[in-house]
Amino acid sequence: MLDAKYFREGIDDTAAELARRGFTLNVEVLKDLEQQRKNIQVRTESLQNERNTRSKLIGQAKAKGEDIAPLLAEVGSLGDQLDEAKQELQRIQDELQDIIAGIPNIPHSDVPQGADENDNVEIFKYGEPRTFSFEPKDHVELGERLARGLDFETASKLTGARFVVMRGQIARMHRALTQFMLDLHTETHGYEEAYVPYIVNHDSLMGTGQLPKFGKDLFHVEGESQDKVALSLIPTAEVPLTNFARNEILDESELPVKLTAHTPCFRSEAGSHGRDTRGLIRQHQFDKVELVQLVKPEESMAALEALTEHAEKVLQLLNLPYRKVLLCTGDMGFGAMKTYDLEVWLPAQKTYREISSCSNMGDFQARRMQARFRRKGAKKPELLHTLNGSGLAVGRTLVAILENYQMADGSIEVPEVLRGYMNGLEVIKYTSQA
RNA sequence: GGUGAGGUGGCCGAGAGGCUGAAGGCGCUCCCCUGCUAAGGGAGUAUAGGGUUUGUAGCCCUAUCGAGGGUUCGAAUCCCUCCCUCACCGCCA
Repeated sequence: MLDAKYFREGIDDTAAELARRGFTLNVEVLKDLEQQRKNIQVRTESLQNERNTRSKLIGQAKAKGEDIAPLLAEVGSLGDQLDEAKQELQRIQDELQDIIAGIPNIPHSDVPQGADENDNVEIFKYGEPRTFSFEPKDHVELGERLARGLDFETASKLTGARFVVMRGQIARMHRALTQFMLDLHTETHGYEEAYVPYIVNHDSLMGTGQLPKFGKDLFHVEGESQDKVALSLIPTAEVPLTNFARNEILDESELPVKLTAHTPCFRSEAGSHGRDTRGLIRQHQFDKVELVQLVKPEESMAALEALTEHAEKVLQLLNLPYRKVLLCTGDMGFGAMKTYDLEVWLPAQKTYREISSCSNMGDFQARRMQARFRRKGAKKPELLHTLNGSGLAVGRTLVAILENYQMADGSIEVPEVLRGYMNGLEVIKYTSQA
């Protein structure tokens, strides 16, 4: 959500900046609504003022034992007028709110102009894609052959498409990856580990921006009884972690807050039916280790660089070739002002695929959440800046390891940094039987 | 799931239809006083929105006592629904 005042006063500038990311702001409608809002709000508040004043007089008169009947008569139609004005104000504010809640963040000036992923800018490539002396297999084939380490058929029997069952050493490697990532971020990058709910309420989703616009991407669960507000499965740990700060005023000395959590993520993947149907790349349920930072505004751009490097470190330690990409205006998420994607090399596809997305959301989420801090000695609280990034998507990391560390016979070498988490295992040996 | 008690400012805690944005205390900030690791006196101390304004100053207005509705000229106080907390019982990991 954008700052209402700035937004009003600089609406034409704002429209121009939003146009950079391909969003058209209906300036005329907004200006008109805004004018109406102003008029009616002033009228409503002055009516309220009058009512309050008169009610007070009635109270005083009554206390003195005077006759209040004439005063009551004077108040007469005030109530009706007030009700009417209030309803009108509510209607306009709702209408404005609907529009404003649907406006994306303004891209940072660093962000290149562009329409879609083709206009993203590669920052650098890290590592050399390995050359194979045999035709590399993709992770599905590798996983299925490894004693049904990846079992999509069983998952589809249990649940449906886009789920997976992992077994044996593959399942263990998946677990090892999360342990490795969490240890790295807590022990060397200074994040506090958190365990969080996997189901969140409406307000939390509003706060981070999944609602109201992107409810169709979520799985919703029934509330415990009749018309309780619906709850939703988290699409990312960003939602619970960032919402720690919702409706809070933190002390400057508590900043920066750096949080990490390992959670499953649930996405309905509405609108992507044909895409990546094979394998682990696009699942309804996947695990992720998330990084979240809450920082002072002047520190957020530097924090984005640091956070992204924290995610990169995982890839580097796993010796996986990747490239770092600066997203263009057209490819960024709704609430982001600047985003880096990390894309890992997948030999079977001979391409780089997204494995992490790190964003500085500026004060966009903080404003929705009223997540603030107070500087030492300052009176007014200020909005925080929020950042988040994947460090990393665990399932996709597993894919990358299977494909990059595969051997000619279908065995998988275990990356060195993971061996300590796998009882020293060096190779997951190919075996045909379960 | 059952029964009971509650949700008030940074914290504790009054208030039970009118002058209460909210007594009192604690904490915090500033000032004064004080020659002994302390005490005393005074002032201040919520957030959001809007208006005014060159102004993130000031002034004015509105809203907020868990949330949302309702009754009333007027609601922290009365009524309804919901959420949450605590206690005991039942159940369960």
